[in-house]
Amino acid sequence: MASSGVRRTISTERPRSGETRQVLVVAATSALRDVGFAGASAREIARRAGCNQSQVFYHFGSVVELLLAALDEVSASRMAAYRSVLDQATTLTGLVESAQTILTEDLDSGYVTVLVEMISGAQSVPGLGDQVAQRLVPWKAFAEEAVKRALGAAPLGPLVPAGEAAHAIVAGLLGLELLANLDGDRTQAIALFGRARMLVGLLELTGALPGMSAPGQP
Amino acid sequence: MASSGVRRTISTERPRSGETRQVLVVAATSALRDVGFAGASAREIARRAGCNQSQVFYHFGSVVELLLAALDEVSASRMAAYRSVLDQATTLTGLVESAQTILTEDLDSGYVTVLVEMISGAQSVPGLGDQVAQRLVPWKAFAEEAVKRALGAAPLGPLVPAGEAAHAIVAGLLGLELLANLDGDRTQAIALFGRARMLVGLLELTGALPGMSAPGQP
DNA sequence: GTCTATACTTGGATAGAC
DNA sequence: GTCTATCCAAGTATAGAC
Repeated sequence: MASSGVRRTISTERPRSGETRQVLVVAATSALRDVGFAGASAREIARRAGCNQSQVFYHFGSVVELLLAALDEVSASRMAAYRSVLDQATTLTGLVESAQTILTEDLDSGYVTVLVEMISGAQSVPGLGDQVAQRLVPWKAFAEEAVKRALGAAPLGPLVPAGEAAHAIVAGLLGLELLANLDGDRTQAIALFGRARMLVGLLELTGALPGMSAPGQP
Repeated sequence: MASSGVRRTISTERPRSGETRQVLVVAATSALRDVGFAGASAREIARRAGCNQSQVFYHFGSVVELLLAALDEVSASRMAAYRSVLDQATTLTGLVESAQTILTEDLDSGYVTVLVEMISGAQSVPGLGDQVAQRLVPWKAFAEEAVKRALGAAPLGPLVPAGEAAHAIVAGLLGLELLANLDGDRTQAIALFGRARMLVGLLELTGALPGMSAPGQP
């Protein structure tokens, strides 16, 4: 051994290094989406991951820790997508269009559901609320930045503080997801995205909304 | 016996008729609010009600049925309050002011949390989603009526279909509650209510919003 | 790292005494 | 109607073999 010079074959050989861990995270995500927080047990998740229930505890210590890891991953992946959209947008209409696309994607994939279930489930587990709240901070900050850039030098910008608007936007999305999941019907949420797009276009025409400010300069 | 002529003393004497049932409903409400759907077990609820766990099944057949009964009661009581506000309002500003008061009340009492927990918890129990969705129908209808009366003959009314607006409002409130419960901080939600009130006042001044239409005539 | 087996806990639900 | 006792299912978590 050790002839090939590849480190991973030397001594700490890991048959499927980190693979199960990752599979469990994916399974946890799908469980949160399909059967909710109350249904996302170690056994349910392991079943979806195709491995034994004990792996949950070996890799994550507890079910809640695994669920938080799933939230982290979804959050990071989605944040990257949104960040990219925001940074590439040059016009407000363009931004809203891109946002609509990515938002619909979220709705279809159930990514926001993961967050919603963790928030509502946090009520049942002492201490979980803080953990989830921490992970929401970057999203609030992101929404605030987006609002600042979108409103930019808008004449009635001061009427709507970015912080408040960001809170409203996050709340609105969570609520839409909640309702969409309830009846498995996303058309109403999607219709609202379209409506927002239309209204923004209209406001832009009237001159109430100027162009966007550049990235990094809210 | 049967001398007094009062029916309830004849034969089917019920020591504390219907009392436990009602206490259980109240306990279920508080459990949903404090420990969420996942924590609202028969034992937890019975503990709060000060009775034995078996009473849940005697009176309601199952935990879920009890939770639905709690949702029904909260829903009916709150609907009456909102209905009264809407019917008594004559000006839009007055309506928004009253709505702010009652909404803050909901936030403080955690009534909306009951709904939020039932919606998110519905993911875990097959068939529960439909039950909860049914109970949401009157609220959507109510919100739609409110929007119609508020926008009334507004010049830009056609730009915002009442159905869509109602959906957005319900979603927004649910989302605000979700966030408020997470960090136990209702100030941001309350600030938004104040902001809405200010904006409506402003729009009324500019003439973009006319007076309200009368009750029953959206 | 992964599995089996197992200990322990909690929860849903029912039977039967009062 | 209410309680005690009890059964059974499901869940968390750990120990130990491979």
